[in-house]
Amino acid sequence: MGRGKIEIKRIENSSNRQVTYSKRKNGILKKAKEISVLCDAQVSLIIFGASGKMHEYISPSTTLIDILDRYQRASGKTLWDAKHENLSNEIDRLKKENDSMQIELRHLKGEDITSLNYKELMALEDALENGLNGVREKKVEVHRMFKRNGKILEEQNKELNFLLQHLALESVGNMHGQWI
Amino acid sequence: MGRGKIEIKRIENSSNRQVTYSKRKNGILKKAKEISVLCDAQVSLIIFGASGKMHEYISPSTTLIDILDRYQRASGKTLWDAKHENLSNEIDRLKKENDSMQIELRHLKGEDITSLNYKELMALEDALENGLNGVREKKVEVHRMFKRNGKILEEQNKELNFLLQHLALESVGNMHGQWI
DNA sequence: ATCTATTTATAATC
DNA sequence: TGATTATAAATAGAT
Repeated sequence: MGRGKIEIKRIENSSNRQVTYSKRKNGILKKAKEISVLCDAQVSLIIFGASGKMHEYISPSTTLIDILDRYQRASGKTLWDAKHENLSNEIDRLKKENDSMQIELRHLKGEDITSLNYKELMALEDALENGLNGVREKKVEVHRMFKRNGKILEEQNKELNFLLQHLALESVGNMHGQWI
Repeated sequence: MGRGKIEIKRIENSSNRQVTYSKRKNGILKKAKEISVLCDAQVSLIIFGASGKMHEYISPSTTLIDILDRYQRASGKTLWDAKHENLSNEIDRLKKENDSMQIELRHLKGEDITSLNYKELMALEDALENGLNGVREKKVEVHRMFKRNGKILEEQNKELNFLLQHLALESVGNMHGQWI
């Protein structure tokens, strides 16, 4: 229904695709409203375009939750439980990740290493030596920077003292002139 | 779009309404498929007619659950109840725990320590030294045990060799008696 | 965005 | 119901 007929397959030209999306999105939203009003059907329409922006229509006579409840009853699929399962899986995954990091941390702290074999101990020793070297280098660097900053402050201090002395002398000179 | 124009308001004649519903339901389902394919949009369309029968279309590239997840994020509305919130909280907690362990691990490996101050570096150094000491002690212990086990095996070996020699001699003695 | 030639959807009819 | 057809509506491509 346009100047030319188009095949129903992904529109490769992205700006055409975007334009068509916008037009058809409006079209289908309108259709959803119409069937809902004309035939008092309960409709839930949710669309995500490629840009990620969402558009929706839910019949005014109902709510999305209501529709989803009916959906579950009608289809036998369970939405909440499935969601539950996803979250539980995520939790399991995170817990496993947590545990293995926990163990690695303990090993690096020299704890729970009874079960390690010689080779593993060597690897651990290497890792610790590497870490220690890194930290010591950084420490030296920070210390050096600290000392340098100290020197600068010392010099500034000297300078300020010098200035202060001068001002004090000037002040005293003035006081003599003015008050004595 | 038909022989006559109709107003968009409830069709009072129930059989007309039913016919129109059937036609338009097919129409909108087709439209949903088309926009999904043409513009790679993610669409969820659920329709309940007055008869209570359900019809649905979900883009093949996704699932209803996925769409509803995105719906919640996009709309800020929450569809799942407190249970899921608890699970989400648990996930957040675990993620935070994960992150801080991640950081600690990196620090112990001498990574990302630029932001640490001198005192923190000292503490880190201590921890690493402790760990290293523990690991080295264990290493020595394992080595010692290994050597001791080696010695035991060596002794067992000697004993076995001795026994074997004896048996061989006996055997030779028998052979003489029996065959020569 | 707006316009319009076409295609598509569908209301009325059979 | 299902098929037909005249017409309204949607929209592809152009501006």
